[in-house]
Amino acid sequence: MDTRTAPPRTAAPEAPDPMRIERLCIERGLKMTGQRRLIARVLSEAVDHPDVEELYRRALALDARVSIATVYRTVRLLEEKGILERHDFGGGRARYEATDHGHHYHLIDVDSGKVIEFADAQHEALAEAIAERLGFKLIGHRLELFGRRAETGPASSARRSKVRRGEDPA
Amino acid sequence: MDTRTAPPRTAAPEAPDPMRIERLCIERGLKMTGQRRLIARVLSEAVDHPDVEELYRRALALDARVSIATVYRTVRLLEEKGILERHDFGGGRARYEATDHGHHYHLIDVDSGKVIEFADAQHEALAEAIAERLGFKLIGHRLELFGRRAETGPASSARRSKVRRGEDPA
DNA sequence: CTAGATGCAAATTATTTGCGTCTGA
DNA sequence: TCAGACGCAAATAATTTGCATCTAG
Repeated sequence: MDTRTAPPRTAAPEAPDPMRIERLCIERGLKMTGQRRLIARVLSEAVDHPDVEELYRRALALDARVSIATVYRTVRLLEEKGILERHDFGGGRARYEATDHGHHYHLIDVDSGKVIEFADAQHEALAEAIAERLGFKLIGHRLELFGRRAETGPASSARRSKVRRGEDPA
Repeated sequence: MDTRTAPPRTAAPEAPDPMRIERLCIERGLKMTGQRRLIARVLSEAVDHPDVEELYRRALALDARVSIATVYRTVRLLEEKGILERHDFGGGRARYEATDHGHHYHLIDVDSGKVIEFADAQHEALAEAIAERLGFKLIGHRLELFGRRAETGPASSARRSKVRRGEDPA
């Protein structure tokens, strides 16, 4: 419902230096305007997979001098530059994540809508092998698992709708 | 690629009985109107992954008494009923495929935009194992490979844009 | 006969863009 | 200085929906 702030809880997969993305932008020779710096910061601080609307909200909270059009433009630019990766976890809106923390995959908890990241060398190799078997050179690939917590109690079908709409309550 | 049925012909991945989908609809107790029958037939005959607009075009060619709104509604209904699977191969539009020919994955040729289907038991098992390792019961998963024909000549960047737009020249 | 299906056009949603103004390098 | 970035509002594009009218069962 409201994923604005990151909970001060444990698990945080990562939450490094708030200037990572800005640095990457500069490396690629991008003109750093106030709003780009702002959006870069929001992205650097994100530990989830926010959509544009959410990025806009977070940016606004820090500095009101941004428009959602700029967020769209920036996110698109950064994707072209390879700094961001766009995902479609269902729900119509594109969701973004910085590419600077390694290749990994996603497991979506169909009950809570949470997105869990994981890496798997074996899969990496298998994808490569399959592509070769089919006569192709692998350029990219994506793997998404949809699962339900094992052992745990009954599934809340109420939350199912959140997943449909693509929220990421993480 | 497809070992299920024994079609008399060679190449075509499959192009079975033009009433498969209609039969499935009836099985699930759907009211069979003229347009549903029509759309079901188009779907039964499709050997690719058409988007709504394309389905609409094919249906129109057979019988002009359909509206695109109905195609949208039908495709959505059949997806809910598990008869169709919706894919997002990039390009903004959703693309559909009947689910009645087994679980398989897709390799998208980034140059031609062609979608190649393949199955892989090893990967199937791996996905299962990964989910378990993370403490989940696997509900579903998807794997998409993006590749470029090996050995073959230089890539046509002109066709690249087709892929971006999600076409399936297959 | 009637619940549900359809067509049409208007409404939504997500995203892009034209254009005059502002600003970082 | 000035190419490129921004804000705003209007434009697209894909998909959904309200409503009056048909139609399968």
